[in-house]
Amino acid sequence: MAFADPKEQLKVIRRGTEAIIPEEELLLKLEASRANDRPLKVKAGFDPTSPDLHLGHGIILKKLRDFQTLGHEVLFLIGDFTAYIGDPSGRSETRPSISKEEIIKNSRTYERQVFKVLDRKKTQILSNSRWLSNLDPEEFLGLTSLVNVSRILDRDDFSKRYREGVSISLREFIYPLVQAYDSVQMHCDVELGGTDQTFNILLGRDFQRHYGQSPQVGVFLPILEGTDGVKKMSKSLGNYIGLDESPQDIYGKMMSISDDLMWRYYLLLSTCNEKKIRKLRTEHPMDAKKGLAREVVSWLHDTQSALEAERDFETKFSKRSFPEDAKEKDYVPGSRKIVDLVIGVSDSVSTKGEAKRLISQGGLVIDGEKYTDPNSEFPDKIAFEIKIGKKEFLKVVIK
RNA sequence: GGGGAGGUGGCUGAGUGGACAAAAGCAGCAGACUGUAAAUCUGCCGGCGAAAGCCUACGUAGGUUCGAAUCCUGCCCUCCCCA
Repeated sequence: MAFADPKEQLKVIRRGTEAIIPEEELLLKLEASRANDRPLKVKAGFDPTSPDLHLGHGIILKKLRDFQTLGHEVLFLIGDFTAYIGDPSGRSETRPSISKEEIIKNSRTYERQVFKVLDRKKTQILSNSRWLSNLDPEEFLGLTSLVNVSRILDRDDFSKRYREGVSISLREFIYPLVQAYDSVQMHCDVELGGTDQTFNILLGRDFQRHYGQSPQVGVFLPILEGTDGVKKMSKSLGNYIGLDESPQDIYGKMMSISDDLMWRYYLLLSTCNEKKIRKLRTEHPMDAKKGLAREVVSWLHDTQSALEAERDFETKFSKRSFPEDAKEKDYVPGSRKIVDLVIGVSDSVSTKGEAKRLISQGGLVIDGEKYTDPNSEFPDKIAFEIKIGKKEFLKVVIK
């Protein structure tokens, strides 16, 4: 296939990245790729430590997609072995360890999720356990002698933990070496990652050089803040929007971010250029936010779902009426008390105490009527509409 | 290997024999307000119970005591200093 002009390609790649190290080398690689009509091998690795990928990963996937559009090949690495070690990057404490079964389960969901963004034909999925679980101890020791402890300790995350007296396990020291070794095994030309991956990715360069390969170029993407607008998006902080979530959920979560954060998301997640964004800033913030929510949903699902999600959102929140397509739930009454009803039917409320609290504070509406006594009984009908808290709308059918 | 400090609810962190389901802050949830939010204000915030109360919980396993987050012992874990 014919590749575009390397300078043009570089322009596309540069959009939205935080840094390309070193950029001159990337240009050289792009030129060589075109001259030899050979696509670049672009690596990005994710450790399957949780079942869901989120928009933070989405930024990286999007950039991988850019590379594919330019004709290059993506090597998507599932870090099933490295997940076991636990990446210390940016962490203020050791990651909790994770079982083999979980890793396998998560890996499977990753494969499904990445193809929401990536082009199947130009993607190779690899697992690093393939070469790491059989790594010869002698070779491994060879790797360890390539890195100086002081250099690792210089890293911000480690030095901070060291200073603050938080434990650092030796296994965490090893992590960057293993990731760097992946690049050797994969013969990568480029590796993508968040800026917190700087050390690990650059170490890959050293390793490749040691093995007589041409060192990879690091392409670094910004770290996306979570929906709280402060901490980085992560599953464990609960401030994430999953790639696999329903259109309604994604739309709703996008709408729940603050106005300030919205502009950051516009920059990182939308295709709008700065000029367009400046124009949006003069409009009503809610409309701007709806536009963003629509774009993200269309990206992860499709335009049709985005419009439906929007309509749904408007009836729920703007018009505060009951959505037409609320989920139907069957309920087999154990008692006629509304507390039991709420627990039996709700996905978000799981204990009686929680249900009581919600009810007595006015968070329960059945058929348009507010119920504030947890011990009162629900209407003697075969079906009714029920609103639990702000977000849960259900059609309950009594069985 | 020696010496010292410490492990409290989702997190930070107070509590050194009964008043402790455990201060305070953060996070979370509900309500009010609004432009969906954010901010702000109000209430809640281990489980069960209508309530009285009961159960579970201060690393873990035992012990002392009428009574233990608090005292003692073993074990596990973390940090600091020395080697």
